[in-house]
Amino acid sequence: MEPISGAYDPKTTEAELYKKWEASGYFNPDNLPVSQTKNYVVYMPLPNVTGTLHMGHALNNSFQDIVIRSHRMRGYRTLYLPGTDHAGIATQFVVEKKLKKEGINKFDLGREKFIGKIWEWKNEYGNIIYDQLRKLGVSCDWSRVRFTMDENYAKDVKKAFVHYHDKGLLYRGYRTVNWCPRCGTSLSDLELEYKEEQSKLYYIHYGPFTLATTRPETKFGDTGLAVNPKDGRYKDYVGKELEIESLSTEGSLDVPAKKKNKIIVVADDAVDMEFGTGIVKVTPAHDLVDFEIGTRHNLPLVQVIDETGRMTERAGKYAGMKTAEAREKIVEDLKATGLLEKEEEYAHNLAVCYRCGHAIEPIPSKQWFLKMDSLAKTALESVKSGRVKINPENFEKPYTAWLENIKDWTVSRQIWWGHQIPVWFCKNQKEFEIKNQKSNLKNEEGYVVSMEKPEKCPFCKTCEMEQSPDVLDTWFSSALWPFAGLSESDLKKYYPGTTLITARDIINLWVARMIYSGTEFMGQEPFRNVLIHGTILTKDGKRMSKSLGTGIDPLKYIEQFGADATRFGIVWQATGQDIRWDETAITAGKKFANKIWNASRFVLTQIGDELFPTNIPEPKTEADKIILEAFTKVKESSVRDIDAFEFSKALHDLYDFFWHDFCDVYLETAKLQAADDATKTSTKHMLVFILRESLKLLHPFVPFVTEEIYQRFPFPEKKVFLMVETLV
RNA sequence: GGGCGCUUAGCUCAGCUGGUUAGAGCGACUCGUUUACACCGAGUAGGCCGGGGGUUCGAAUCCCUCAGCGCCCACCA
Repeated sequence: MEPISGAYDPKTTEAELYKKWEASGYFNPDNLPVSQTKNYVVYMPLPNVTGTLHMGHALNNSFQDIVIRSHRMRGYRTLYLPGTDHAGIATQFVVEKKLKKEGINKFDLGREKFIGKIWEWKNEYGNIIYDQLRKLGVSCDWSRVRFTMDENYAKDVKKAFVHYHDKGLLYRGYRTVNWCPRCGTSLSDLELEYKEEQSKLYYIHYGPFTLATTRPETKFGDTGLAVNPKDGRYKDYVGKELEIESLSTEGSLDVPAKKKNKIIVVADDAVDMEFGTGIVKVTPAHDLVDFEIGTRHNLPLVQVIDETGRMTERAGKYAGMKTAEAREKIVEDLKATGLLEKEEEYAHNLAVCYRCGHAIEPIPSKQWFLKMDSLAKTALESVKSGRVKINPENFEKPYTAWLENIKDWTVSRQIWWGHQIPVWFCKNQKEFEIKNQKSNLKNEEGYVVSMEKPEKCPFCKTCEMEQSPDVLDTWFSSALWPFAGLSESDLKKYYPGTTLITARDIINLWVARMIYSGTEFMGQEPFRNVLIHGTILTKDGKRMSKSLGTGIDPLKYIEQFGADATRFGIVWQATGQDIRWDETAITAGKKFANKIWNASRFVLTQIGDELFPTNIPEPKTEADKIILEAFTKVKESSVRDIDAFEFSKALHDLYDFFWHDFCDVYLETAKLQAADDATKTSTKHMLVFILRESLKLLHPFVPFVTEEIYQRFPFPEKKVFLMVETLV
């Protein structure tokens, strides 16, 4: 090792080393010279191809690489499975936005060409992501990299759909669903976000009652009134059909008018007696709760808002208005006709699309739903039984809470980018006319659920059947990630996995769904441990996100300080709580890499070409004894901490040992001991031993600098890479 | 409305199955260029551990309460 330069320069080492590692084939567990019995498998939480990786991904992948590298060095057959997610709505949205800037509208392009554009995007960003991961130094098996829309993966997705359908868990229904008018698609409950909104609570005269609503524009879709069954105030009205005076949809917009309607009063537990006047209008078509009330009491479904968020013909003279506009006009007219009693300021949470932020409009729509009862039970049992451990345990709560109150999952989406559902329609069968909200359509619509397009249409016997244009919720396919697209032999060898490391925001969206999917299709849970780590926030405690402009590309740090320093800085801070990002930790990492480099230069210069056995040296002096004891202690604790997912603690202890015990104290003493013939050889032996073993312990955290030094290390029986050395 | 978490040095955080002078990184200050490293070494300063109450021989650590901050879930229209 040339003693010339003082400072360690990651630029001259990292890229080269990564190439060598990759070329060695050791990222692929099939090539590891290890026992065939002990597996350690990590399925990478697949980054979305919506853009590039940020610090959160860097944290996530640093953690995963630590457990992988640590176990690889402990003789496990380690697989770190990489990939990316097509991320349906999210990716479609960003590409739409990009095209819009170029003046292109997706409808002008048409479905096929638009999807082509998304593929171009995917290829570009997918590659950037893989490059970022390589630069970070993560040791995943690139020979097995998958994308959720790969051919084999897509096949497994279809298979799952057909399986659920054949099992009776997947059904088509006409129901009120969450709808994003901007994206033009249905959304699941988990794809909503809530934004606090200052709005008004309107008290409207409704026959003999006054009731409170925030959405007067939906009133033309009201098909009932509901009260709590225990509410004595309205007892006598329950079950009665009343004639009430309300706003007319007829005539001119300039002349507000009233007309008489008939409406039924029902009693339902969902009604809160304390809120407003304790009586509520039921609009089954435009409110999810109302839909349920409507279903329970057989109330008709009247749609007054369409897929674009505008009032339908049923709203008469208000038709064509956007809901916000209609609300304003209707409130005005209610006032004019004396139907509005009062309005109050009211803060409430507005549901918005988690991708584009547009307000959600519940509307009735024909969709595919997955029955969740039995699957949720499966996922609950996996955790309750301890077969899957969630760490920290606190996160079991949101997991079980969600599963215990689950509703059926709307899995179909009306976008273009995604897995088109394997449903085939007869072209000649007239679509069944929906008369009400009843969801048991049977198969009067003329469709077939099957992997392949049926050769002959079973309905008309003549047509070329047409595939449904709907695609699947992107989470339907990512739920299959631990096994979809893997070869038979890989499934045998690498399923189930060991540890899943992820952030808390997708515990239900993804983790729960992987657990029941794995159990459903593979017969056992996809992993034993789930580690939920903190989120990286900005220095002032805000969420790091690209859309807020607060995100940071880890490459910025890697280029400036090196991957080791970046990983160090992240892990150093990632103690379990959310992290208010502090760049100085990376400075510390850079200094530490340099410290390791220089201490190694010193040791290697000391020993020259001399070879020392790899065994534990006999301590000859007090200093020898102290350093050996300290080493043994940190070796045990750091491995234990890694297994307990206490990466930051392990790193702090290793840092402390290496810098202070080894460098500050022992190295200085060793200089004296090496000058004394009586202890010269034993001291060098000790130096080499402690250094080499420390490099092994440090390698999972700072893989590059440790490997670079190891490559220059003279000792017998050396392996080709530190990466596959044995951490005994 | 429910759940979870946080409040410790100037900054970012450890410590919290209770026990000698409360730690780290970064920053500040003082010395130091003896042949690994100035991306260094030896030191120093800086904290009534958010407020109040309680349990205990003893609490940053356990309990209660108040205040502030953050996140998640939820069918108060």
